Amino acid sequence: MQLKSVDISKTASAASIIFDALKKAIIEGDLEEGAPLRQDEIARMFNTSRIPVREAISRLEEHGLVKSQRYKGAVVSGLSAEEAGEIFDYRSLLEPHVIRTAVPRMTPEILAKARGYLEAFAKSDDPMAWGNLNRKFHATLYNASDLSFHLEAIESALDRVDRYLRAQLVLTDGMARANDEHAHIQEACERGDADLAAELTQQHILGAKDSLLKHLSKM
Amino acid sequence: MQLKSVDISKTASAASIIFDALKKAIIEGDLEEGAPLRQDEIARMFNTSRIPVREAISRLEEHGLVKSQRYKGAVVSGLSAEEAGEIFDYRSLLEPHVIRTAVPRMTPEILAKARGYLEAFAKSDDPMAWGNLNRKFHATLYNASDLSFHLEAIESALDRVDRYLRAQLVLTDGMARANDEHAHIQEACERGDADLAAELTQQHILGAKDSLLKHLSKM
DNA sequence: ATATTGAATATTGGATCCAATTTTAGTAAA
DNA sequence: TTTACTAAAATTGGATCCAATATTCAATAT
Repeated sequence: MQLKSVDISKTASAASIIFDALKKAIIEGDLEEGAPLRQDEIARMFNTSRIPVREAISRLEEHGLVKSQRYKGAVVSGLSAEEAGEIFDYRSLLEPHVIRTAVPRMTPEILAKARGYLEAFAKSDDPMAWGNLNRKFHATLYNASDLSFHLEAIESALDRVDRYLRAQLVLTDGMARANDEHAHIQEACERGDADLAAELTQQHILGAKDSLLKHLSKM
Repeated sequence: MQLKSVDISKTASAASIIFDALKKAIIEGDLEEGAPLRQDEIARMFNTSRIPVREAISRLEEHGLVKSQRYKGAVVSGLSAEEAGEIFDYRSLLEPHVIRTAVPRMTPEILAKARGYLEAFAKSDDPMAWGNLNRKFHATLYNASDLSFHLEAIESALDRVDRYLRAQLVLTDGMARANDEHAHIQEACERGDADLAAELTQQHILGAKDSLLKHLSKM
C-alpha cells in the first residue's frame, strides 16, 4: 500500500527561526540602528532559553547586521554614508555581471514572473511593500544566471543597505525613477540585449546611490 | 597612583578561538572536504563544553565553510569546479576595482611592505607558506583602498578557495607564473599606474582560474 | 544467507544553572 | 551639591544535564 508522503522534515531549529525573525526586523528597520538585543528579552519573546538566541545573534554578527561585545551585549549596527556608498559601488560591480550572464538564460516564464513584480511595484502604494517587490523583481531576473555565489553575495549586500534603500525610495522621487528604470531593464531582458541590461542595471544602482547620498547629506 | 595598564581585554571568547582554529584548519586543508565536525570531539580538544563549539560551527556555516544538518552534524563543505570557477570570476570583478582605488593611496611604507612579501614569496621553498605570503602580498596592496566592505568580501571569497588555490600553486607551474605576475603588479603600483595594476590583477586571477580548472579536469 | 526488526549507542539542540563582568543605585565624604 | 566608593542588579559566556533523532549492530524471520 502506498501512503501519501507528508513532509515533516521542515522542523526548523529555534535558532534559525529567531535568526530569520531578527534579520527581518533589522532589515525592515523595525529594530533601529543602535538598538540593543537583550538575550533574555528575546528568549522570552520566543519562549526559549537564551541558547538559541545567542546562536542567532552570533550568526547575525557574521553578516555584519549586529555588533556584539563581551558582557555588554549586541546592538544593531548601522552604516555611515561612506559605508552605504561603498556597498552600492560593490553592487554596481556585481549586478551588471550577473544580469549579463542571466539574460541569455531567461525563459518566458522567468520574464513573465519578473513583469508581474514590476507591475505590482508600479501599482503598489504601500511603501513597506516597495522594498520587497523591488528585491523580488531584480532577484527573479538575476536567478536565471545560476551564479549562486554571486547571488548570495548580492543578497547579503542588499540586506545591509535595505533600510537605507527603502528610506530613499520613500522620501524622494526615487519611486517614480525606479519604476521607469525597471521597465527599461525588463525591456532589455525581453529583447535579449544582455549588454544593455547590464548597462541599465549599473545606472540604476549608481543613480540610487547618488540619490541616497544626497538624501543622507541633508540629515 | 597610576598603574601600568595591562591589556587584559583581549580575552577572546572560547567560541572565537574555536572558530578561528577550525577556520584555519579548513582553509589550509587540514580538515578535508566532507570531514565530519563532531561537537564532542572538538570540545574535548579545546577543554570546553559543546556550547562554544556549536557557536563556532554555526558561524562557519554562515561563511559557507561547513554544512550542517540537524541531528546529523556538520561536515566541511567543498566546491565543485564550477563553483570554484565562479568564485574566481567574482574575485576578478572585485579585486581590480579595489587595487585601482588603492594605487593613488599607497604610501612608500605600504609599497615596501608589499615588496617584502613579494620577495619572501619568491624566495620561499615551503609550499605551505606560499598561500599565506600570496594573500599577504595582495592584502597589503588592497588595504590601501580603505574599502572595508570590499576587503571583507574578498577575504571571505579567498577563504573558500584557498585550499584549491594552494593546490594549484604547488602542483603546476603556478608558482613561477605567480611570481612573475606579482612583480609586474608591484611595479605598476610603484609607478602609480592604477589602470595597469587593475588590468594585471584581473589577468592574474583569471589566469589562476584557468590553471585551476585545467588541473581539476585532470582529476 | 539475506533481509527486517528492535534495542543500544552516538549525536545534536535546547534548558537550567553558575561564573565573570558591567552597569546602576545608593551612600558617605569633601 | 558634587564626587568617590561600594554593594546590588543586570547581563553575558560557558558547563552540565535532558530530550529528540539518527545510526549501529545484534537477534530474528524468511
